[in-house]
Amino acid sequence: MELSKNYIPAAAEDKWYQYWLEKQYFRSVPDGRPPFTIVIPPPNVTGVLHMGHTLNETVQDILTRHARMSGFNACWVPGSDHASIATETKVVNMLKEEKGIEKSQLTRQEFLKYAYEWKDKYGGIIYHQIRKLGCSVDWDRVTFTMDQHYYDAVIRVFVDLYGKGLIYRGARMINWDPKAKTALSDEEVEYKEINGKLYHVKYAVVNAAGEPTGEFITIATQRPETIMGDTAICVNPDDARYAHLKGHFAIVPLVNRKVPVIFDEYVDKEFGTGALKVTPAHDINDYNLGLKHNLEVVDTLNDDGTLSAAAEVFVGEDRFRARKKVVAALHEQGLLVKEQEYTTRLGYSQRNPDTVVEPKISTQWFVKMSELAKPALDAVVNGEVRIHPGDRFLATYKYWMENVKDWCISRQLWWGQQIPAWYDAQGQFVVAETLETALDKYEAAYGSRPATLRQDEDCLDTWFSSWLWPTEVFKGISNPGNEDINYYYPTSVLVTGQDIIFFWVARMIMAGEEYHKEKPFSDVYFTGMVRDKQGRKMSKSLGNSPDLLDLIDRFGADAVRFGIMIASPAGNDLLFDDSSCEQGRFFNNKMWNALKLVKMWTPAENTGAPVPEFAVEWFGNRFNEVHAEVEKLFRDFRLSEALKAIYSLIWDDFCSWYLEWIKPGFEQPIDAGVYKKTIEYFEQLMQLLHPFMPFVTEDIYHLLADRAEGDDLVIKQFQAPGSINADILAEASLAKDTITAIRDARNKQQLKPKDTIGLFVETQNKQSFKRIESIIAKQVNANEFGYATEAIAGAASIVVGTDKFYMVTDKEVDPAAQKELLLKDLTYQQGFRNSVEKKLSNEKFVANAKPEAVEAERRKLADCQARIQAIEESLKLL
RNA sequence: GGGAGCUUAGCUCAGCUGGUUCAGAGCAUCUGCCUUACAAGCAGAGGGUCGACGGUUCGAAUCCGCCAGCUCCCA
Repeated sequence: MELSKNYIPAAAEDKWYQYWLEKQYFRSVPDGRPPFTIVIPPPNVTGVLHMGHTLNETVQDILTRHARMSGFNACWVPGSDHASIATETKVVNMLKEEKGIEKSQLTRQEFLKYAYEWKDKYGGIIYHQIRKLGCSVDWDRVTFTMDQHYYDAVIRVFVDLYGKGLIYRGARMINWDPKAKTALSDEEVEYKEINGKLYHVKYAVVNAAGEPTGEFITIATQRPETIMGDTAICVNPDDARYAHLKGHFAIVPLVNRKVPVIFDEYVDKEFGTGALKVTPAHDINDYNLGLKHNLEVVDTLNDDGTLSAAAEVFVGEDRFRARKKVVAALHEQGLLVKEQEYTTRLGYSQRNPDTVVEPKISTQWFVKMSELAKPALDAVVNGEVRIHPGDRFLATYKYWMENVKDWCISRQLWWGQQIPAWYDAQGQFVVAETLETALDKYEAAYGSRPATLRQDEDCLDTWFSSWLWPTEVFKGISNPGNEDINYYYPTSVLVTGQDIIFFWVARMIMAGEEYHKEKPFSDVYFTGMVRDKQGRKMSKSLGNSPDLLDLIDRFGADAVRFGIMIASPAGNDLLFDDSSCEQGRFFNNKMWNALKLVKMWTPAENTGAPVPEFAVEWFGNRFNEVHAEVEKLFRDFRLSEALKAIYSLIWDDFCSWYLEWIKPGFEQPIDAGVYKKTIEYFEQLMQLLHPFMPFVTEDIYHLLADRAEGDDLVIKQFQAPGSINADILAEASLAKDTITAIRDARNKQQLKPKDTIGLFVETQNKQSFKRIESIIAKQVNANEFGYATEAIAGAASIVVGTDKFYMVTDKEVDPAAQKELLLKDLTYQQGFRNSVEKKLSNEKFVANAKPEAVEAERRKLADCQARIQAIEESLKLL
């Protein structure tokens, strides 16, 4: 069979993925083997996969394939997330731009129809990408967070937690997105530093009777447009400047409201003027002050961020326009003392990044977190759930868990699970899964059965559904105790970005502990953030994230996987550059060419040539050594290092050394035994690499030999790493060092590759060369390899270790080049000897260091002295 | 303001429990090769006082402290 010049990824990839699917290799059903389970962190259906997903999914596939090949029943569950607010925003925009439809024109049902169309389209794109990347997911288990069973599970959990008193409804200060017109949780607010202004405004002071004292009190505020909501002025009780104002009041400008001057240690005397205007409706700290001092709450903002009737002035104006107008009005009335540049942090909506979040008092649904947090904190602290890398994230996790605040889970959106609370006309409500049960509950609670009840209009936060992901993909909530959940739960590893440690990881652990009394996964592997070449975060707005399908077109899926894995140690950010994919493509070609070489050989029983037994024995040992190393790296989740080790094993050890050592002469047959072992090694290498680069390895595996039905790399089970003979490895190192040194000498003597040499070694240790002499001779193009007992006149001399080599050539030896080499080495060795001698002459070292360390130093010194002697002798000859 | 992490070759990064597998890999650079698997390749070479300063130790890129710069998280 004729093999193409280079490896062609596209054909192989489609072919093998289709083949794996037909054979149902990714299908998992419970059996007697131990399970290895990964649930995909569901990408949301708002768009396509970016490089961050690519990294995540590559890591998951590597772990899954490795487990599948190591005796586990590997199950990787794919899926996607409805992403309530993000998707709804996209759909609303799409409707407006493409169809000219406003959301307000649609009924809930009509809107959901469009949303599902959107979901099908983008969900489909994501699944296509996962497939192209080669992910070995069980396609029969695809789950969406709005599937019927999933929807039911979310509702069931809501009802259950409400019943346990862990969910409550109440008016609290929440984060409000005035663009999406919905509440957000604390985690959905992103803070940015901006340059703002601090406005100093003076309020007239009046006494209890309302008579002006003629005095003014000046406050500093960033938000003058909230002045109309002020219900107090607060100063520090220890502040001498204001002590005399006890029992006094201030007049709020523009609305002329009389508000008390209150005293609280919360106020920082040093900040601004030391006097604070208190607006309980629009600032969380002011809200708390208001609660403490029983202040009135005047909410001056509408849901869309315009001023409400309660503001009295500038009603209906947008909050930022209103700010300008308020400032102008204050200025006009002579109440604006000064404006000051000021840097501050403002909260923005994560999903509407241009929208400043408004702190607002609102009646919403909350999850009480402290009780849920406790077992979830313990699970990580006591090591039940292990976080990789190390425990870098442990402190962050602990801090959040120990200071966790109640979770606002209601959203004023339609795309999501509708809150199962049912209201009567008076606003009395019950929580129940269906209207029918709600009516029963209502009757039991209030004594009468109304004709109907109105369901809460709002839906639940996406994360309130995704926290059930590890269990509900196996129907652990909707059908508890089923065979799947019993077998697959808890899952093995969760691979995700560190940015959602609170959104998701922490809450999944809470849900797992609450509903299974058990962790949802044993290990969490945090990948870093993917950045571009300049170190910028990849984002849609910057447009600096490459298109995955385009990358796969250009380089092939294996090369993309290689490129993203080769430089991404766990938890560290990686700067992604196309060139690393290129390196992956070169690697494909390297293996492909090795295949071509091997396939062109003809095995024969008696070739007449010497059999390279040493090479065969060495590579077996070298393979075992790396195999064991790779297994250890897998256990430690150090995947990029494992890939590097395999890369080097294949490229350097196998291609550059081993294949050259056993390569028969041009058009000569190869020894049948060596050929057989070589095919075997090649197979083992492909197997070791397969989790990282599944397509090319499967392809080569099938081209190496005819395979029986079912003999496929994707399910080929790893053997335990074999034993290692250190002597063989050491001899091979000696061979490599010698070859490199002689080649260097050949270069320095300007010998052409075709020029042959005679090589003679003067050594105390003839025995160690016996098995490698033919390899050395072949690799340095020596037609003679012999042993010498003294210097050979006219030969170039090279010192390797403590042995002296004499290179005999037809060309005249250039003594200058040789001398330079030797002198350089001599200088280094002398420096080295000095440092070792210094160490050994230090009595404290000899007395305190471990005996092995001292012994090692002595050996170093002896080796070094022998080498110096050899070099000096060689120099003398010149 | 609090906390975490990072700083090693021109670039991107490895270096786990302190002692020649400790100064490494890939890319880039330089030299020589179109050697019948591979020029997308082969054979070699050069290049770093491991951010600064202290400390612990017989011994520090590695442990501790402090400082500087960068990044992230939290307020």
